[in-house]
Amino acid sequence: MAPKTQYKTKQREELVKFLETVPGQHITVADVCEHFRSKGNSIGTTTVYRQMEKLVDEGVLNKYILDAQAPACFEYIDKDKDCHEHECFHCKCEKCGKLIHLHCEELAEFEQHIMNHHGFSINPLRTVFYGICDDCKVAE
Amino acid sequence: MAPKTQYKTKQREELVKFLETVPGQHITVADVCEHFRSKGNSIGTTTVYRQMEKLVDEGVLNKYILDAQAPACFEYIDKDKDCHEHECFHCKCEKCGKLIHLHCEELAEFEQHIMNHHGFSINPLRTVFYGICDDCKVAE
DNA sequence: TTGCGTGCAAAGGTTTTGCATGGCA
DNA sequence: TGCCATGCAAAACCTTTGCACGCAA
Repeated sequence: MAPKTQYKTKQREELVKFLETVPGQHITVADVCEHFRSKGNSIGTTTVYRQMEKLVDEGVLNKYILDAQAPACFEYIDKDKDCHEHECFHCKCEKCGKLIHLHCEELAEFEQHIMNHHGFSINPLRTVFYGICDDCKVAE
Repeated sequence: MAPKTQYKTKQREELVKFLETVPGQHITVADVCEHFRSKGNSIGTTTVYRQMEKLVDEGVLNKYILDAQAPACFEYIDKDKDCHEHECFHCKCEKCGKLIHLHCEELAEFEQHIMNHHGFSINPLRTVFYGICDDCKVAE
């Protein structure tokens, strides 16, 4: 059961502060732990898992599952820069890791269609379209 | 190292025969094992993992990795069906975890739009739409 | 006979959970 | 004071690997 209020703890503050310094980069839980350990300012692994999960729910982070047996990747989304308007979908290139932001009419229509015909309301914060970008396609 | 020749074993035959009876459905390794166990005709879990992986390489199965700690989903591709696009998209409910798979015209159009106007070819195997399903929405 | 396939047991690694302690409001 | 958060240890989980044996070609 999700708690009603979110406490502002030292660990959470430190974690968010660090994540803000690496927008658009892939970060694993192990990376985060290592970062704080090397600074002599350790945060428990469990805490990192739990806070990162919350941040995903809040739309602050995206979570990428790239492979079954590999650690999950998280990515900080800088909303002030990119997507402060309203709804913004993201495309993530599986090759080069580039993140593309989409703002367009058709996306809103698509979202409506899924809503009306399939009874499902998409969460743009969490949803990421994986695939291959033009640059990488050409490079092949 | 991949072997040069593919042997036709009893286990592989049984496995493929079963998969052919559930085209377009989501099947996990555990599902497969349970099926054969209930028939008193067990196949080793390791063998199922290894054969399924081969079938993915051969293009007989699709493999979907939906969540970090959840088992991978496999899906038999019915080549006899005339739909040229075998792969389907998925919606995953963030509340109840239900998985919906979508086969529909609008999705193909949407995919085309992303391709033509945004230069990005989506990989349906890895892409999951997160959101809230009707049942959970009503329950709120 | 050669080499691939099988399946048990064990390992591997990530993520989750139990529980007592500590901190925020 | 009442929750919520933390973090250690341990569990849970899916998946892979080692190895001896069996079976297809």
